[in-house]
Amino acid sequence: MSHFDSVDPKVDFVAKEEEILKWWDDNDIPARYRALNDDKEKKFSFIDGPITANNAMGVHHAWGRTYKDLFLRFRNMQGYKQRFQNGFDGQGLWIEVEVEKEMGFKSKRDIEAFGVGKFVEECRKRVDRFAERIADQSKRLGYFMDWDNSYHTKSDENNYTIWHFLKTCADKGWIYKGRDVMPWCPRCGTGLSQHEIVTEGYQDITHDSPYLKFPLIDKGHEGENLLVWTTTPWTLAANVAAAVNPEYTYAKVEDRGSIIYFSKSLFESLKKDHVLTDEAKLIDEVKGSELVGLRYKAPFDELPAQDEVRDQHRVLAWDEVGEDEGTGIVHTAPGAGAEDFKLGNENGLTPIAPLDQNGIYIEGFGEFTGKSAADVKDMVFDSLKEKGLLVRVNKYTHRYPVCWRCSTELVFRLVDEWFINMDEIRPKMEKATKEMNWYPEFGKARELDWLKNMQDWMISKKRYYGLALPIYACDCGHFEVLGSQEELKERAVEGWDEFEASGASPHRPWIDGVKIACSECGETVDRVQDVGNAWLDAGIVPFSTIGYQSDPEYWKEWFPADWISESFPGQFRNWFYSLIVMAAVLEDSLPARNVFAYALMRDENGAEMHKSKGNAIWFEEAADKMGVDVMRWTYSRHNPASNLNFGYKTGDEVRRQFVIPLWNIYSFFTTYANLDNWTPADCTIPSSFGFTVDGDTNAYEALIMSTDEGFSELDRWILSELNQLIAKMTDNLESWQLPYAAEAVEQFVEDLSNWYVRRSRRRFWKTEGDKDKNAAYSTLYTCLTTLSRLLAPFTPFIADMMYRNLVAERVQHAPDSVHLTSWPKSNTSLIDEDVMNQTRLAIKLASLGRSARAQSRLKVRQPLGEFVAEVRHDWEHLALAKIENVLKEELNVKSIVNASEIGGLLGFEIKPNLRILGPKYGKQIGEIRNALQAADADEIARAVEADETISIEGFELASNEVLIERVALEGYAVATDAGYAGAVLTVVSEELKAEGTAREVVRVIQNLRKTSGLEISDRINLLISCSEDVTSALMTHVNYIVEETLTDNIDIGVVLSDHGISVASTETIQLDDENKVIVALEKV
RNA sequence: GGGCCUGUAGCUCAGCCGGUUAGAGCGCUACUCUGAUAAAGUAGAGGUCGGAAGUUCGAGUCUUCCCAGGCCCA
Repeated sequence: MSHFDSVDPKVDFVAKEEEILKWWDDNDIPARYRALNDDKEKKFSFIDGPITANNAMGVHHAWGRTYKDLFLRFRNMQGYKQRFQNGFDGQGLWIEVEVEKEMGFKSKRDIEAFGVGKFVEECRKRVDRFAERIADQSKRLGYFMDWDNSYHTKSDENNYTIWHFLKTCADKGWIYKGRDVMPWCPRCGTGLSQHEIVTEGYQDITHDSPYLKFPLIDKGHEGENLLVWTTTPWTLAANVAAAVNPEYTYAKVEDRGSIIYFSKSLFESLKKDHVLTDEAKLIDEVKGSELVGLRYKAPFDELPAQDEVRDQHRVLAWDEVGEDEGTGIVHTAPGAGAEDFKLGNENGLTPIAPLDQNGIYIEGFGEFTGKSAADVKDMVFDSLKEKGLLVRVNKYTHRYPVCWRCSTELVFRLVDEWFINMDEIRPKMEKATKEMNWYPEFGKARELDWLKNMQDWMISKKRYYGLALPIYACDCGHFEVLGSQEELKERAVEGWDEFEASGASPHRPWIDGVKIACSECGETVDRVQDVGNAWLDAGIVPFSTIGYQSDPEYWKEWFPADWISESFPGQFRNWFYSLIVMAAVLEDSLPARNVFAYALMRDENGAEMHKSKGNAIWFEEAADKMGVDVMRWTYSRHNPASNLNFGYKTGDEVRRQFVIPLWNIYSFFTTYANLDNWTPADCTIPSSFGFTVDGDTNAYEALIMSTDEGFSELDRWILSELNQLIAKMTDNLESWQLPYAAEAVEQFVEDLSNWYVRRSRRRFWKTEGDKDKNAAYSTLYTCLTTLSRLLAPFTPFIADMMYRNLVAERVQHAPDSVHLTSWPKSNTSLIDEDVMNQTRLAIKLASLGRSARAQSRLKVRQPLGEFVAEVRHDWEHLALAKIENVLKEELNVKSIVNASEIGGLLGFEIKPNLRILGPKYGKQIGEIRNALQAADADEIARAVEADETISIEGFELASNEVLIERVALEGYAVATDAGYAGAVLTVVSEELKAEGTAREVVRVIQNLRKTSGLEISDRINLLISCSEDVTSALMTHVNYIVEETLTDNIDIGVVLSDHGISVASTETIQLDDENKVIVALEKV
């Protein structure tokens, strides 16, 4: 077949990726890839965690999707049947928020005015729009999924399967209506989950915080008061109790004519804050427990809303009361604070809920009724002042929760919500969690910790666009949960026809028209207005998307998932949690066998990425700038358990260190193969591919790399490394240890580039086409084609570029794309530990040798007499003999010496420790110095080592009074590393110098050829002008010069001007101070 | 207060089963090599491996405690 396409070393990777995308599309590669294992038995079940179809992708989405694509590709190449289903999450508050922004809505009232139906339609449209956008972007990433069959959490099947789940819970009696105090945004008119607040919902806010008195009313305490502090004055009207820490000591103090109690430890700070005057006088001390039970008059006892609780006002014991701030006595309003509510429950208090959903006081709160909680602060203070209860108002700055959408300060509201009781589910969930494999491993402990602490699951949300909770609560107190569309139809007494006409999608507002009859009292019942928690939508997908209800046989084949993957910080209490709940309830099973989780993306400097901060990177921008292979490799080589600092600089680094070197090898190979007309048909290494060229699929396994075929030790080495690489990558990918797999490839490419190719270059350059050359081509070809398959899951574009040029378009019957090939199998018989160790040693010693040369400033092209190597292990002494020739070439030396044969490379030099000896001996230092120099350094070193006293010329020196240095033997330059050492003899003989000169001249001529624009094969005539000494030196190496530079006629020692030639290409070399050489060349 | 994670070079991080004298990349400077050139190589370095104690022939690695930071829960 034909030549390889020539490979431009200066490739535009982004443009190439676009070409490949188009080619994949034109040739239906993704579909053919997905169909590859349709007839296979073994399955790999991946269940996608749905991506929220709410915005375009950022690079952090590309990170997670790279993992998904990578492992799916790996399993596909291994021959596992898969489903390739992507998922979109498209219900819930996130979507509503974006649509509200889009439409310029400020609150729920705007939505109601616009029309819930139209609003929900807008939400759906947004989801569809961004689902399409994300699909396109994912394709650009090289993500091969079945894009026409993505699932949507907003689908009817998804929603109705959740109904089935809820009904199952209800049948067990786990669903209940509860009251709770929850953070609430009065502007948006909705509750926020704890999670929504934790992520970005706190701001530093300064509040007017009053100190006030609660007058005690028990006999014997008349005229005494509790001193109370609050940061939320609007809650005082809902006060029911006060709390003290029973362990604390409380001070009874007289100040400004009244008696007050507060925590004694706060005495001074209250004075400092001017809550107390300087005249405040300590009268007595009491234990907190002695205050417990005392009754008091609440500040707004006159309000009708207080009727029910007026006789409940008393002091409670609560060990959560702190004494860092405030007064050590806590105002408790169970209807307006989460912790208060809990404490109230424990003590049988009646909560008073003062606010409606817009944060306005309801009836029964006198002058506050109809006012917003945010506006009553001054009315509260005035009223307190009037009653003589206000002591002081201070400014107080603290972190206070705000709405993450509109920054409105949150209030706490007592509301009805629907819950799933987790008591009976928890043990099943714990069991499932323990059975699952977590990567990283600590994920299991995290999840178990969350399960231990989790409370009942609040599944309702007072919004519009989401799962319509199938709960029908009758005024008679009975409620029912419906489990399917059929059940709804059966039970409907009103509105079914209209609902069906609307498409029977279980969404507000259409579903709300359907009413059923209460099975207890027969009354007509509405669906509760709430929609479902969004994690219900995502948690059900291992059931809804694989036909749990519609095709149970199919479902059984694919459940539980073999693998799921998502970013972990939030998912322990979100997706992972809801998956586990649902699998536990419906099947008492684990939802997935392997959970792969990864951390957070940061910007290049380690700062959190935020759209508002401007350091977030959109996927498209990054794809255009750095290319997706570079992006994918950056992700693949990273340890998923730690945060990834990502940016264009890291991208450049990855490109420079991995992608370009790989490309350069590929470019090098095609350049020379084409020059030599080498084609895959000439390859003497059988293909290891999963297709048959000549009917012999076992040929690769049976390969013996014989020297008769020209294979050298270098070839055997790199193929050994290659097969070990295959084994390592397979192991690591099968155990989800991605970075190890990636590191192994990087090391291999480095070895291939900087040792195999470099050491083999001459084999490719030489003109004759012998077995040695063919072995080199065959070996490098095998490395590159195997690499293309190993890299296919990681960098699908560059892998296919290489594969198509090297294989698909050159070899008959080869699959069209690397993505239609199988995963390489390691031929373990080619793995040769000895040759790998030996080569590793050679690489190490060569590096030491170059280092030694660098120290002595002797260029590699100057030949040197000998290289002395110091090694550590027995086998290395033997290996040294075998790598002798390699080292001679690498280091350009005439001989290799084992340091053990000359008694080691390093000697000791003993010096006086002047800092100690100076003050002690003064002028005698000179004598000591001389004595030390004359003495046996080895003997002193031994003595120092043993901490013995050194007796020398009448001086008794302690071991710390001398300094020992290791020095190179005379005439050598030494480099050491981890117990290995290499040294070059730095004495240059005339003969060696002549050879060095010849090589220097050749180098300059080669440069000149290049800069003169000559082809590699052009022949030249050469004139060299130099002194007599240099002339004779060059003459001894004239054959070498002529051969290396393809010279037909050479003239050395001429004076150029005498020739009078007009040679355009000349160059001057300054050999040393005296000698300079001028070379001139012309094309023949 | 409880749980989990992290702490190794100036920065970002490896160090997978406890095994020689702890590594890489980046950054800085200098040098070398070069018909792979958007290259490549080498050197200068730089470290009480957060601290202490313990187990062990041997600890960055295991155990305990402490310190600091992060996350989650309360």
